[in-house]
Amino acid sequence: MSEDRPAPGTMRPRGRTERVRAAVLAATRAELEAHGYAELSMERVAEIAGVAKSTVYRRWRDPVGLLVELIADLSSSEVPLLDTGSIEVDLRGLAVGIHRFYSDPVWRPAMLGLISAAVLDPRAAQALADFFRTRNDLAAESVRHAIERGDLPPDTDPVQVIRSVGAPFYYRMLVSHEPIDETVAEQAAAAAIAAAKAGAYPVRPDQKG
Amino acid sequence: MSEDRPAPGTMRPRGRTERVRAAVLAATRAELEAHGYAELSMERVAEIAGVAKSTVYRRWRDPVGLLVELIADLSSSEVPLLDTGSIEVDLRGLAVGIHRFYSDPVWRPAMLGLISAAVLDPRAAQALADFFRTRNDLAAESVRHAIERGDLPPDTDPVQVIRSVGAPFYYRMLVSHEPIDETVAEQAAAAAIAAAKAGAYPVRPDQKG
DNA sequence: GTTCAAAGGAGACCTGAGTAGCGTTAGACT
DNA sequence: AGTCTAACGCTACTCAGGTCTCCTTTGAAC
Repeated sequence: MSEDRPAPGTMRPRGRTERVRAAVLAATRAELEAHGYAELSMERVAEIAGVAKSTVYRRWRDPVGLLVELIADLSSSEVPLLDTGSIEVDLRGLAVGIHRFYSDPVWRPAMLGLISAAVLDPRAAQALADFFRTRNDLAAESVRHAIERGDLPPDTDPVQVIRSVGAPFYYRMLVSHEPIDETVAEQAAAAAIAAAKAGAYPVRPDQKG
Repeated sequence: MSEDRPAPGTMRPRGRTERVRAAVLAATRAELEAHGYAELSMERVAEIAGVAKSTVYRRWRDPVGLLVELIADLSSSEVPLLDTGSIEVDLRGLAVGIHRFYSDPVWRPAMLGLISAAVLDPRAAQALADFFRTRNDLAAESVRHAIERGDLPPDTDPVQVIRSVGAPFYYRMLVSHEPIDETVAEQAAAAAIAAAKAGAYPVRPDQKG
């Protein structure tokens, strides 16, 4: 029950430990790219990384642990954020960026695998919650500017607008299993803007103040 | 490789076979309600249903097979569809219905489990695709009527409007893991209507004619 | 009511992901 | 340079999920 962390100041984040980490995460990416999340086995990752499987189990516990660290590493970078002065351009760019992200042979299985696992695994759910809170807050910046410019109603919830750009992609990928193309991205951005301009994303009372 | 189906006209969908089916599906529902999808084991379902585990494995293969049949049975009923003459009322009702559906202690784990599994399992993906194609087409009827009444632009894609009502729920449940309440339902409906009225859901060129 | 095989029951068996225990290596600190 | 121990490597072992086999029951057809 107690903290099983070693005595403070005695961790070893460098040298071999770091090399192992890098090798394992690289192997994870390689496996995701080659065979997808379905065949992401701890044993195989260990083999490709050239480390003992007990090491992989100790540090990452299961494939979800690998995905969590992979996504945490991602955090920023990837899916670039725009802030051009035109909310239309910014959101369309965001939508296209999401589409590109999910066309990537590593990130697609990584993220979908994490989402799938998160239905049952609280660690995965937490990793996703953290990731999207951070991401969406960053992306919301251009919406805030649009509000300041008067391009969107003053009471608009910026994060809500961002969410509504992403939602259609996940609906199609995860739920209805319908194909995605650039047109979906265009419509996602267009719908978000139209709804936002109509004042459909007001800041909720409990979020105010 | 050949069809392993028995000689046609010699199946036995009644009597014991049907009793076993009913018992297993009932046990599945009971287990989902009691322990969620995480602990939906074939062995336990067999035990509760009072049948041999080999039987459950033979007919349903794995927990996904159980969910697929459960959802296929659902098909209609549940989540009632409105067609009141007011698109606002209809879509708000739909959103509230979705919220209710995912508050149900059986349907929530069943559907989320199926969605989770569908990331890797083609059977689950197919079951979801079928389910939502059917459902969304039925739900789109009230949108078609709204278009006929002139309440929405004539070029609106009805199914697209329906999708956009559901999408926010799945985004929050699966992706960002943010809570859902009645306000989310209200906003989902309001945003869909606003975007639709603004003409943001046009029928796509490749769908026409 | 007899025949026949589809479907179910029972239990032994298999299998590989995950664990446990212990020896070895090599950063961190002095 | 020497000490200490976190972290890694190795391998035997466990065990629950899933399979296989053979026997029994029972619905369907005549």
